[in-house]
Amino acid sequence: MCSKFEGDLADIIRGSGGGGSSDATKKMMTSSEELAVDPTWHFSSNPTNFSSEIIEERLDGFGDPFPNMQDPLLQDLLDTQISPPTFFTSNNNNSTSHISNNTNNETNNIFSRMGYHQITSSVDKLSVSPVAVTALPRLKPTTSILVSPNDLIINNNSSGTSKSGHVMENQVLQISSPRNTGIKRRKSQTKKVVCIPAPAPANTSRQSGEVVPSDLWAWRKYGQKPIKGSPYPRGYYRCSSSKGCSARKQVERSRTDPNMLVITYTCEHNHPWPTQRNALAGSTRSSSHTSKKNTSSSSTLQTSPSSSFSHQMPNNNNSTTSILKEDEGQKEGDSTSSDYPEVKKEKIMDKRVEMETHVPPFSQTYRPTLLPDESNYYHHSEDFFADNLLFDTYQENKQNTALDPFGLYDWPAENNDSSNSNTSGLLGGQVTVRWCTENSLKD
DNA sequence: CGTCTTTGACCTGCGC
DNA sequence: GCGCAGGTCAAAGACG
Repeated sequence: MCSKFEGDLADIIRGSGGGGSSDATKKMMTSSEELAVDPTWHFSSNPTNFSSEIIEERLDGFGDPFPNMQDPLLQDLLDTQISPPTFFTSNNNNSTSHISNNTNNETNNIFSRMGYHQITSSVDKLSVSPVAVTALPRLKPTTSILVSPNDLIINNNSSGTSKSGHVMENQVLQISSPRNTGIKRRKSQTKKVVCIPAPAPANTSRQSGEVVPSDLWAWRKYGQKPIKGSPYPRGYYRCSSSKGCSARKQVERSRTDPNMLVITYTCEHNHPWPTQRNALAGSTRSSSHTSKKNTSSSSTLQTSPSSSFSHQMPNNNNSTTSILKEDEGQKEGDSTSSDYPEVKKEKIMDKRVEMETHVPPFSQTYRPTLLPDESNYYHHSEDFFADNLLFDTYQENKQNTALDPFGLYDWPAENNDSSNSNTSGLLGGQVTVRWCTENSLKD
């Protein structure tokens, strides 16, 4: 099973980083300062073009676990003349196609919108920037593969080993180390790479803070490192929902598009949904903490992922549906959620309450910015194509059909209910969600 | 008290 | 084997 997933975008990134100019390296520190995020950060209205070239490698029976599932959001996109992304579909035989020529595919699948990539490091550093990936000799089609979120997260149907199999996959792939018990890095590390709109870099004096979009898990930051070739540091988070959980994620900004955040997930959660308490742990604090720290020299606007969750929750009823769907769809990497239906319910209720009562402090400022400039959007798309960036892009939510860009990527939702598309209305505004491979962010 | 972020130091993978 | 770069640890400080 894991053989299918093999590919190493992380290494690509790493390699591409090496290709960074000295300028980039020089900028590292100064740019980190510039990275400080304005509290009124907003999603970029400039979509990234996702290229299907890398990820869209066809794999039989792979990538579209629910081919018949209608993706309401995509349907909306279709309705509004927006080509759905085929980036994550398994129906596209044209590996180089972009959204513009993918409308013929049955891609109305929720997963087609998700930038899940399970990466198993198997390729060494590729000194290639995403720009050149198409011509990358070493980048075999099989090394960068789109992984269906379903395969990745909900892989519990195909065989009796599915459930454990997934966990086992990670276990096998992990290289234990005396120091880092069980969680090891680089090669042989299964990863899921998600690219999402990121808070726009602010030109403040803050150093390296990132407003990390949250998912429903509680993450705790345990490290941050400047990455060579990238002006932006990489933040390291681990799941704080459960002490034994080895789930981790790395968050960093795209080198090419600061408006994009690359989130790399490694390992899977080995526990049910985090409790409300855990999920929100430090969340309120993060906000205040952040604002406070902004005054200090070393401050960064570091909103905890978990805290962001509540911030992202749309203040409408649809959001509830959205989350519920996410929850339903979220099979959780270890499938434990299915083992804890009661817990799950509680979480759902908690989230409902949370969403219905929580007014995002920055939603007001943030919503307007969610409205993508159409012309700008396409312009950027062209730019990306021109730059050979290998990403398909799509504009999501022409009519309040934004999905929860942060929750979905972590647990593929079986969002086949068209009524849910509005959930996505997330913030009631238009959201451009961009999923891309990790290497897109490393130029 | 528990949890968080920050950050320098340390460890380790990997290329040369 | 060496050195670089990435990943993690853990202490310190802060917050609720």
